[in-house]
Amino acid sequence: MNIKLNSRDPVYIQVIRYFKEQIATGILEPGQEIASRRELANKLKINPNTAQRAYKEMEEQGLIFTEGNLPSRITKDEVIIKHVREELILEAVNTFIASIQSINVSLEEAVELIKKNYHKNPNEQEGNQ
Amino acid sequence: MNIKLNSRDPVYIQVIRYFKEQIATGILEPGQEIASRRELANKLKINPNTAQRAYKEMEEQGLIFTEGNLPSRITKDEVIIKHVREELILEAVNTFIASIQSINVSLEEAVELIKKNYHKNPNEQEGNQ
DNA sequence: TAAAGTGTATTAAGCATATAATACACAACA
DNA sequence: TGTTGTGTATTATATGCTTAATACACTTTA
Repeated sequence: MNIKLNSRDPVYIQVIRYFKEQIATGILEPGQEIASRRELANKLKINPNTAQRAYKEMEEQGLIFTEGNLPSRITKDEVIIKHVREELILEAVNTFIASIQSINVSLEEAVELIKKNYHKNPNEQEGNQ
Repeated sequence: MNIKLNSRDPVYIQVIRYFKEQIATGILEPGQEIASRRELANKLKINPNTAQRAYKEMEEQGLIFTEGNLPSRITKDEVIIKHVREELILEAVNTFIASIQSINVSLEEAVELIKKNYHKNPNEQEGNQ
């Protein structure tokens, strides 16, 4: 469970994003059981209600499903899973392009920056006001 | 005044970011007068207190300064101005890299995506849940 | 001089988020 | 059979952000 919570964004949003990443990379497999609400809350030191809110929303989005009162599981719908990855990529690309265009960074400059920083250890990186 | 406010982030944060972009691109020049709190609030249809909060924070960060009760002005400190642009770029790059690495997108794939989407009309783009 | 426009400050209310503390029905299991 | 662990739900409280409504001191200007 390698998730860092920031204090900017709503916690339940960050939890959902974390699961989307795990699903997109295949770390969480179709049909796989996930932590219960209480278990997740314990691990992340968050409130069980917040965990419940995240799971409820993921259920509404079809990312997970629940049968009876068994622990929830990752969807088996491959279409949804594929869509999750594409959605995350598209969002990242669009956000990045909007950011650099707003300050007149050229395509060449942007590509150079990505190449230069891609292999850096994140701990060496600065930024994020 | 070309600023779109979303409902995700705090308004005063978005206002600060907007001014940083204007400063970074040189659209707002050193020493230039900016809209008064009330004027800005009117233009953006936000509360004067929110405008005041944004300006106060920008003043604390050295981005603007105020003499007497004249309209505030953009800082004349070129070091700060240069730093603003670098900060925005670094933040965009680091955020993007973190996002794509979290879903195992390769450097090559990432560069391709940037190249493919850079010249697209933003209105054609999708995403942003 | 009076009006209008500055920056600055205070108080109150509403909303979303997060936490806290419970509660209940159900199923597995020791 | 009772305990434990599921999902699910409700009520209350606190905090941050936003809006609203004022207020005051100071300049400029008509």
